[in-house]
Amino acid sequence: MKTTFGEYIRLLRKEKGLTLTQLAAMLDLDSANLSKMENGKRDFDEKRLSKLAKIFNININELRDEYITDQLAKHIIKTKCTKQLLKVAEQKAEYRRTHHKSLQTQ
Amino acid sequence: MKTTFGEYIRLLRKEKGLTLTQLAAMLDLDSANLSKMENGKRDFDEKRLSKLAKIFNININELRDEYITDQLAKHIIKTKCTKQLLKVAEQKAEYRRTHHKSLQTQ
DNA sequence: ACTATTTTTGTCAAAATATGACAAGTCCTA
DNA sequence: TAGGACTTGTCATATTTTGACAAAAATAGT
Repeated sequence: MKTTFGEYIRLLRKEKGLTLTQLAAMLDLDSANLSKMENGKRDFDEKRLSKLAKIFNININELRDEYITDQLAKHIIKTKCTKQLLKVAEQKAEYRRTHHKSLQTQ
Repeated sequence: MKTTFGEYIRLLRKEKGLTLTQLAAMLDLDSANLSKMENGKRDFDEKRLSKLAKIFNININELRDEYITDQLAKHIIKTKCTKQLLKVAEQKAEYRRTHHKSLQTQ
């Protein structure tokens, strides 16, 4: 999956022959905002992932994976993080996880 | 570097024998808030990175690398992103970079 | 070309979140 | 036990995100 999460939603929507307005209604969302989400101008809201999974009969975990990798990719691009630095970040994350620092309040 | 960015600052500060109050003043910051930052209870503000670099005579790019890998590590932990998914995210980022999607408004 | 429908864009108030500031607390250490 | 160093809690303000609506632009059907 190389598309953005927004493009992915659009793909699913078109496959099912739904309009923005129709899908937006199912997601309890304004169609204008769903349009922005599909076009990457706004974030899709994580809290609507399960609804989305049900509508398109997709495994929620796979959908969530699509979502978090999309978010992370955005973060990587925004910070101009190189592969090498990404490795460092990964190491830091792993280190902190095993040292239970992930439970810190923040 | 396996420590958090906050712990890193604390390390630098101690090395130089500065108190929270002293360093906070140099950074134009409340000492209580700097304490929270060192303890990972608040984010260090990116806009103060260059000041920090000057104070401790550190290369700004290296410091920034420390910072963004810390931020990314936090993101990885928060989303429970596995190594495998991190690879996917990396691929997505690379794909979008080469396709100039990084310039999208968002 | 005309009309209806779909999609996009812009804007704005309200909700959510982050930041700066200060008070009061604890913890050292002499 | 006094003083300095550090931590914690709170709150008003600032910033960012979200939901909503209007209106413009694009698309399709006739």
